Amino acid sequence: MVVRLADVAREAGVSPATASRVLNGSSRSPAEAIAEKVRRAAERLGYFPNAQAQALARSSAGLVGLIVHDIADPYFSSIAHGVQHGLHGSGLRVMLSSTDRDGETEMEAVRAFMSYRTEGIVLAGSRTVDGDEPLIAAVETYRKNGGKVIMIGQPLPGTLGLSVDNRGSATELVRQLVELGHRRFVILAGDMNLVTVKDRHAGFIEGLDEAGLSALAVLPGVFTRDGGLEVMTEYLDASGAEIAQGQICVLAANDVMALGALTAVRRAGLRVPQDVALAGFDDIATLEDMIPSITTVQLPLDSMGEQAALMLLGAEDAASVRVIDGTPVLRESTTFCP
Amino acid sequence: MVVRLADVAREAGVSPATASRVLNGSSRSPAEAIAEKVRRAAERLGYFPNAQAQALARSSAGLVGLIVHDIADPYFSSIAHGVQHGLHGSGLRVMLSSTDRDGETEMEAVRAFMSYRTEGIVLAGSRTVDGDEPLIAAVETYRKNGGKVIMIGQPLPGTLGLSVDNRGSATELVRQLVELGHRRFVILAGDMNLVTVKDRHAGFIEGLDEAGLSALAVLPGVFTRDGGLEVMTEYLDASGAEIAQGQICVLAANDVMALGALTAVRRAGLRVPQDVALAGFDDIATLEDMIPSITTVQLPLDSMGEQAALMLLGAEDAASVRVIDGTPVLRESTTFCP
DNA sequence: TATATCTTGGAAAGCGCATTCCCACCCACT
DNA sequence: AGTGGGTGGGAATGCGCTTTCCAAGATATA
Repeated sequence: MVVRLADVAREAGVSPATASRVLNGSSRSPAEAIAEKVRRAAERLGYFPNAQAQALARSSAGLVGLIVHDIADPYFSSIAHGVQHGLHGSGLRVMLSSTDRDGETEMEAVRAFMSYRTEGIVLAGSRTVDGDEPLIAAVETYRKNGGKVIMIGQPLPGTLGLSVDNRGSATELVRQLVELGHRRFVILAGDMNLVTVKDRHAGFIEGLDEAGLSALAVLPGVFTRDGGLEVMTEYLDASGAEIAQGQICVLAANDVMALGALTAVRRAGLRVPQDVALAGFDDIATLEDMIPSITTVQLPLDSMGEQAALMLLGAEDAASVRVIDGTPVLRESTTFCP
Repeated sequence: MVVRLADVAREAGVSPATASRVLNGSSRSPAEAIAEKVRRAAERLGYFPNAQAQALARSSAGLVGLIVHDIADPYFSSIAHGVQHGLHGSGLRVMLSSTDRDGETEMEAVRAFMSYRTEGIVLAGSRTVDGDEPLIAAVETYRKNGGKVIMIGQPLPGTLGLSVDNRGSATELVRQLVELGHRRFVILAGDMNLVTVKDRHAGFIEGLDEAGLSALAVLPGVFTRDGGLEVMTEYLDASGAEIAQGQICVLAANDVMALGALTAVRRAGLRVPQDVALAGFDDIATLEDMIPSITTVQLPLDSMGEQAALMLLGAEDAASVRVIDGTPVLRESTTFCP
């Protein structure tokens, strides 16, 4: 039922070897007359090479794995977009795994990618402070078997990847906010078990330290929009007094949490930035259309995805890590209102 | 270097056949004692099955293709999330292709998925009014070769999929807006070559017709946030007089265009909804945190992705099409201000 | 005890293709 | 005319696994 290379060869009156050489980029290319016959035959029969068979014969599958926490989260979908873009034209296809932040699902994805003999895998934002040894071990196995691993966020020592300077950028953001006049900070931390969160948190603290300040509160929670909404709502419920004393400035561990917090503040009948100033992290695309515009630390998400793809394509076998600096962007949401 | 099944078999002192039966779900399962030996050997050696070889031998690859226009667009990323979710636990892996709205890239993806012998492919929002014959032909070929095709949006006659009632929902939205008091409508149409856009547009027109109205303007453009921004900006520049006469109501073909338009309106120094009321379509997640809240037609995006996945998994060979109705949700952005 | 029926493990034949040899042939040069 | 190099096509092997098909042992039936 399905047309195979051998069928094409027979139809064209040549050997399978020749047909193969014509239809796929071989180093040897048959005479044009023959080639044309083969191409016509393939066309006539509607031949499609079997990628599995090719993969097996070439021992290379033409696949790249991409693991993200949640493809519906703009942070990850931007990165995914960049990866696709960077891979365009390379002939590589991406296998996607959106893990819903579940470690087991993540491991499963790594195992699957190992089985599918993907050329490499891009791992976005997966490092945890505690308990990612299994993941690291799996990744190590994968590398030993010849796969490349590109980590976005915090590369493992000795691997390729993009290292986001979460801590430094966070500190810089706080510096600028202090400069503006802010003194009363609340940290909306997210899941403190994520290295990204930990680093950003550490950066916030460092910035505060420099100014001789300390946070009014550090609120852990889920690293999502709903997490931000929930935690902020609880805080506002419990800390009316705090707010009454004057403007506070909320440092959210990422933009989606900041958006959740924004809504929490509004539901509480408070104003941004007059009562509660608000800063996020990542600069996801949707911030552009928010009123007030939201202060954040800008990360070149799309470009990061693309760079990761290029590192995968590139020949850099050495453990090369590129550092990505975030740029604080002060917008209306953190206007200082004494 | 890489451990093969044969290595495991040798290590365990059994034949490859037996090892295969133990390690992968075969209908025959060897005695427990033997099985245990094999499992231990596999563990010891760090064996990972070669999925390509399995695919070849079984002639089934365990893959599903997903084609979207732009994975960074919340509409598609929500659907992608739903698809992943629906596939979870099925053992199927998804190959993603984000085509950046390029027909050629889309075709390439279909061809690749054909080559990879994916069990099926989910195609989101790809139908065009004009010029998608090649795509349709490719999809047809794919189906003839035994693949399932699930289309989200407008299924082809005779295929599986989710049919979104764009037209009906659009009409209903206009009805409700007219009910509210709106009379002066502008349609922000997007790329009129997309069937989705055409249908929504037709629905808007029908709604207006019913009320004996016609649109002040129909503005085609690119079906993205930037497209919305650009087109709206141009319109506002050109039509100051129109606006001066009183509130207009902009019907955007989707939410991201509406968000772009929102920003255009603000940049022009006008207010939403007092000067320009605004309605979108899709109900993407980020609308939740907008002020003013944005009127839209709610579509269960995540669930749609999941349903598509389930249709793929399901045994429904018959051409079954499920109709998805959109629900107009009136919010602050369309408050009527006489 | 002899024969028929199950089990169970193994041998071997693919799955569809790439690729290494190998051979036949042609051209050029001496 | 003879040799060497070059070119172009085909036979055959192997990629790693699944799955018949077989045979031998175990169990059951008469």
